[in-house]
Amino acid sequence: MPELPEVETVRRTLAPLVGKVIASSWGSGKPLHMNRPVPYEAIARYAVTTTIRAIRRHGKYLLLDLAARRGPSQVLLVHLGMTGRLRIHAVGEPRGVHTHLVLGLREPSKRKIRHELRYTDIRRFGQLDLVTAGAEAAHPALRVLGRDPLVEPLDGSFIHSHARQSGQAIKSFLLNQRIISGLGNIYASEALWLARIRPTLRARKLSRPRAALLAEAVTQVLHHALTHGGTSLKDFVAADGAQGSHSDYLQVYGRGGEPCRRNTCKGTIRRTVIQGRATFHCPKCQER
DNA sequence: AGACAAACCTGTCTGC
DNA sequence: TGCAGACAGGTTTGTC
Repeated sequence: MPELPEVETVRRTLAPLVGKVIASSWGSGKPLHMNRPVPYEAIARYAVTTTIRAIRRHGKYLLLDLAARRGPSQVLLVHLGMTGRLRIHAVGEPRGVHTHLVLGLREPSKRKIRHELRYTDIRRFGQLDLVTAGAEAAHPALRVLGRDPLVEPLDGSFIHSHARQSGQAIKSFLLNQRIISGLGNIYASEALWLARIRPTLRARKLSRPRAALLAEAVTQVLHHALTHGGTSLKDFVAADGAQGSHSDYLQVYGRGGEPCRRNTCKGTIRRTVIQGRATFHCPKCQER
């Protein structure tokens, strides 16, 4: 579900949790991503009594920095997969069936737990892990991540130098988290439409000027989505429960059979499949 | 190397 | 109404 703008929206709405103390932990015991076990017990053991110091993001991963009173600090790693949600609830709000982690939160100066941070995930494609602080960059999931466009802006030469080494379709190239981290299936189609590039174009055929256009388009699409709080097609909500409004602004994604929105272009948006993922483009203005 | 399918799951929608 | 099948924002794994 969530791509960079959605995950960043969650991160921003989680900001009020910085400074709170984790006072309790409950886990569902169920495996998540790839049916792999989640260290629920370690989270309960190490995260309880820690203070949330910061909430960071790299690509589609969220990192909660947890400072322990004594002993090493920890980092809670969260990936939302397709249907993962991280939300702040008042204690006592009914807990949904697909809840997998509940962290009770209190003010540092008080004893009573008033809020809970809950992770729910219907399809269980998300990830939860606990890493010793300082070692998170070596975590298998984070180690391989490429450039985060919000942390380090993209430019034409970055795209061009990587694209020339890839024989993949440009859309598959954009989805490769090892190159650019955070771009997903919606915004890959959107960025290619904005840059007028056909999704099946071989990455290595991308000229330098068009690489610059693409870098610009990716940046613009991500920032634009972020200003709308992300795209809610179905499941996505921010940590405060708010839905993103960016689905109203999508130019191609999910618009198969509908007219192209580019001025003067009378094309019809086509839905195709590339590497098993739905892909949308306008055959008329994204030719070449 | 890269394309594809399947795998991990549940829910929703479509068509018969 | 019921049921089968397709499809869904992600990532990994195996096969051709």
